[in-house]
Amino acid sequence: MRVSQFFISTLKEAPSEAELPSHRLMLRAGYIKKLASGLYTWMPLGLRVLRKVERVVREEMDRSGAIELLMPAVQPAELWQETGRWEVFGPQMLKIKDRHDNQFCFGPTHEEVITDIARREIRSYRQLPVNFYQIQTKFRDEVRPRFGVMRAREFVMKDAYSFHANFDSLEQTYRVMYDTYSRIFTRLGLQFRAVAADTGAIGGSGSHEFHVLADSGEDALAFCPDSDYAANVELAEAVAPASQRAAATQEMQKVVTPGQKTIEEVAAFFGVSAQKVLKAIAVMTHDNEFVLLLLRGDHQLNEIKAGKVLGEFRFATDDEIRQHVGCRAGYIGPVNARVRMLFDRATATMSDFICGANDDGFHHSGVNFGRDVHLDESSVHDLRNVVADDASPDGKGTLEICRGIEVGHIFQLRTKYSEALNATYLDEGGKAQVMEMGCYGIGVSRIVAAAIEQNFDERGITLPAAMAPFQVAIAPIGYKKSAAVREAAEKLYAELSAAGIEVLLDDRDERPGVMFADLELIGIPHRITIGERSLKEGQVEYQGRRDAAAQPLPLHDIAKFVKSSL
RNA sequence: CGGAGUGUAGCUCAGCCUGGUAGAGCACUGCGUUCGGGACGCAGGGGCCGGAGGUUCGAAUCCUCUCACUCCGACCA
Repeated sequence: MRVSQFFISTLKEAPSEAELPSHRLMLRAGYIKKLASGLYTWMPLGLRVLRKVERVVREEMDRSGAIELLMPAVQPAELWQETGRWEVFGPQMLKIKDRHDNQFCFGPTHEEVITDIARREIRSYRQLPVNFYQIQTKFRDEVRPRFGVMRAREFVMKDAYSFHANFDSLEQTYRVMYDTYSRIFTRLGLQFRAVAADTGAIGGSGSHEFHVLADSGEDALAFCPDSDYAANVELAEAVAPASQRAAATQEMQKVVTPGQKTIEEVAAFFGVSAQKVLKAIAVMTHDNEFVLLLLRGDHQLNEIKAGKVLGEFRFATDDEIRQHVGCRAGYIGPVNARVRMLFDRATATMSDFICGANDDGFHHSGVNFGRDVHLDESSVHDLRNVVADDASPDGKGTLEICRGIEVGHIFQLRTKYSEALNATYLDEGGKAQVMEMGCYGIGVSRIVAAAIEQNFDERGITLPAAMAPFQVAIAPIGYKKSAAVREAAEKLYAELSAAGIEVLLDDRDERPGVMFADLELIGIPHRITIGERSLKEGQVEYQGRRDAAAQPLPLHDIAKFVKSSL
């Protein structure tokens, strides 16, 4: 491709809305242009990268035995009403009406449609198992689209759905998909980690997420370096402390603590660490019951874990807090609180601790379970996020925490959708059985952003070869002025192109600084610079995108050199 | 949906406080000089100052209402 016949639109300064390196660079490099919130055009350069990702995904899915099809983006409401998800999915689903006033949605996912296919097409156990997949545009009306295509409303997803005669078969395909995903992310040259995950709204049992590791990732991951344990922090179990509770050594005292509301303030006021302070979080359940959640001061509430104990809940308002415990947030505590209380496991070993006194401007110190606060075994639960150095749930060492961007998610759906939609097959005995299902998603467009998040430097994008928009760039200096340069560049361009290499010839006749800056920004892995000076000595320059400097190479060797380094 | 903030040229921003009718840098067009790391000079093109209403002789600027976007908290690939 010649730059003069392509379309490159780079920016020196990134639009101000972009915060993340990947978002800034994708805008600066002209990979994407924003149309509206969460809606992006993939410009020619970015589209090439997106297609590269799609190709790897498609090849590996095909290799795994999955079969590609393509379902409509627009889906009728009736199907969603059958599974009950028309209401459940909520405002995240973009609902639309056609000219006959019939309800449709722009598909946020395709379990309903594929299960409808399965129930119509699959009749016999002989047709199972089968794994269908598609690469397609989804729309989810995110509350807060962010970070460019990382969390866009419209995005490209690879979604696969497998159908099985029994659970063993599902587990087998699940493992195949696990391996397939690992191969996809390896081929794309990404650092990633598979972690056990919560199944969330899609439902089902077993589930793993695949995360590209990046400090800017929105998910925290817990993993054990000494074993293969890895889980999303949402799910990772905080095991009960091994140590016993120490005996009380202090009397409980009510202390005036004016203005000390946060854990940090209270700990500093008493001159102790946050570990000696009990944190109380007031919530309301779906049945309007006021509940206190008690955690050690240095720990964070895990809302998913709390939800598993309480069901749906929300944080209590200031009025509700005052009504139930008679004080304002910041001074809540368990002493004499006549409300339901749930204690995190880690609190059970606390002694001589500090907590709110349910009286504005007062805390208790020297508080102890048993004597001052009743602690019932049944009210102790795992309620917190694990932190670094917590014991690994598998008992093999301690956890570390890293951050990741979720780019893939695999689920064992079991019969949630097949049952709702009555997707059955006839078994060997001629009896109708409900199909087992699995589903497997990859955020294709998100991968591009995630990959850049992992591969950039101060000059721009440094994507791995598997994803780069072009493999090689030729930068002729004085393209118009020097016939020798032009001829050498054209010859090399023809030769590399003929070898099937994706070459970008910068024939704009720009100054070298402009060419170098653009080619580096857009992330071409290999650059060959041809200038009159070195050409006289039969030499050109080669520089890998991650190399610190260029190296001279003989012109007659360069094509061979490039081919071998690809 | 709460909280914070921003809307002025394609991009980054100044001007607003203290009203007088629109600016800079980058980008773009033409000409010339340059030519190995985002050149320079000259000449240009481009703006219902997010929208509506109000105050005023006069509004980018003050007031009200709206819309959009961004950032921080609960969802997800």
